[in-house]
Amino acid sequence: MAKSKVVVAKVKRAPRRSVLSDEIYDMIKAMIFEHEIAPGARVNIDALAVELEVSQTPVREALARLESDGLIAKKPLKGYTATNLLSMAEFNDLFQFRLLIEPWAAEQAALKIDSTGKAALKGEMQSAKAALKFRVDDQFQALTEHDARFHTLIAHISGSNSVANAFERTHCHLHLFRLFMANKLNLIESESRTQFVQELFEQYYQSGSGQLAIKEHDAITKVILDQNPKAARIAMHSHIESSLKRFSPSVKAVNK
Amino acid sequence: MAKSKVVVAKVKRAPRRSVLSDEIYDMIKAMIFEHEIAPGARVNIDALAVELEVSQTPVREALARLESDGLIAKKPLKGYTATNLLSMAEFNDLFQFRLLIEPWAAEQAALKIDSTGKAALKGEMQSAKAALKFRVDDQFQALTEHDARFHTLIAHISGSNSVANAFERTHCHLHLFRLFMANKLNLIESESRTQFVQELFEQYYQSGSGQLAIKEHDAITKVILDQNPKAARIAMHSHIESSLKRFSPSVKAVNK
DNA sequence: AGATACTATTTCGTATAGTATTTCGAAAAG
DNA sequence: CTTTTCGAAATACTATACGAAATAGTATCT
Repeated sequence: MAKSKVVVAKVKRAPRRSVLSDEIYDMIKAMIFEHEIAPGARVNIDALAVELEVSQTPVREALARLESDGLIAKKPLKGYTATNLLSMAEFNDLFQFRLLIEPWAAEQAALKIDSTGKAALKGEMQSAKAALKFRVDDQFQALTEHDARFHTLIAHISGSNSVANAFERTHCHLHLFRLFMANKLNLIESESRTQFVQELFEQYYQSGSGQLAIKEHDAITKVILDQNPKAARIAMHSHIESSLKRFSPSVKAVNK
Repeated sequence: MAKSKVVVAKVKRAPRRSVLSDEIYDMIKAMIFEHEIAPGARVNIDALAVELEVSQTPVREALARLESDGLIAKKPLKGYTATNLLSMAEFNDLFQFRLLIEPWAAEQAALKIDSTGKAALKGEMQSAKAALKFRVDDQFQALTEHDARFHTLIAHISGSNSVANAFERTHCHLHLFRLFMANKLNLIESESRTQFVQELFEQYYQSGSGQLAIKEHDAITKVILDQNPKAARIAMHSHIESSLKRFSPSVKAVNK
């Protein structure tokens, strides 16, 4: 009798595919991504451990890494808090940095790309077009994720680990998505601002910013596949600048 | 009476400057820096906790952060290992990255520096000259630390957090120092290579590479203080290239 | 000899207890 | 009525012991 119980317990126990603390890391990051942990909110280790149904140990490790990523801030003896949304200055700074490294990465990618890289790039652009078929909300998330993968991919194709790491650690897409979510949440909460925020909302989607971004990705992809470094650099530069312009209103709205 | 007691208690109460896990983080980093944890060596949490006379909890947090920093690698269910010394390719890649961001940082620093920044820069150059008075071994460490502070300082004066963070996370000075230490340890261990390594050793010190580096820092400092952006960019660029040349033989020796 | 089973080691996670520090509200003082 | 002081609860941090799971090495059996 006791034996069968043990067996049940063993079957029930999921065959771990990876280390728990890594999964927890991803989960917490996702929670930040989706505002389940709001910007600036305090993060109670105890509560989080209970919620995720694990002990504190993996949560602590995950939070330590997230702090290193700049996604969570730690104040000694006071606890962890999710970082705030990007201020206008931080936003500009972030894009300035991207302008510094990404055009270079695109240039290098055009120089060094091989057949594997070409296939990956084509594949990513395929998936982007699928994303455009989604409804508004999901579309934004899908496009954001495509965007993240696209830029990361180019950084890797550039062959420079330093650049790829530096780019990934900006977590720029996470920050941008949070800004969008903040806008959306404002829309729900305060009726007074409905008009304005709705405007932003419409502006972004109905004006086809998504399509535009993908068009720019297409252009970048084309010149990289053609192995035209100079054109790749220029295309990436203008894409980031246009992306900056697309997001600026959202940032302003949130920081108003 | 009660009052005086309270006062005493308050005075006695040491407002802990940090938490244990932060100190442990620094300690482990220092151990990597000084080859107390050799490149590629396995890191046993248990043993480390015993050695540092703390429990596993803070050690785990520290290692999680160090992994995020790229100073320690983690293999699920196999444990942590210190990262290897830079390969030639990684070394070149690292300096390529520095060439990408640091000249820009110097340019911005020249544009934006204020009186506080000027004072800090002057102060740092003062301390550099003091470092030259040390004996060979200590001198290298002192110079490395000065170099780290100098470049970090300029990154911060540039006003760009993204760039400053990206630079700091390369941990380039730690990597360079480890390369040097590896050479030195080789020198002690294998007599067969003494000739060659000794040569490198002499070359670096007796040829006054330290003085040269500081001269270049001086040049950079001068043009930044003069608020001459273009000159700052150029000076930083050539400094990094000359630094690359200075270190190249060491990297080759280690990777031979 | 080669496959299998056992054992030892190590990593990873849990549970829990205890200390240190902050927070917050109420009582006391001004 | 405002400010200060005090104390209790909440929370962060550390220590410790144990157990489950995977890896690696060794022995056993066919």
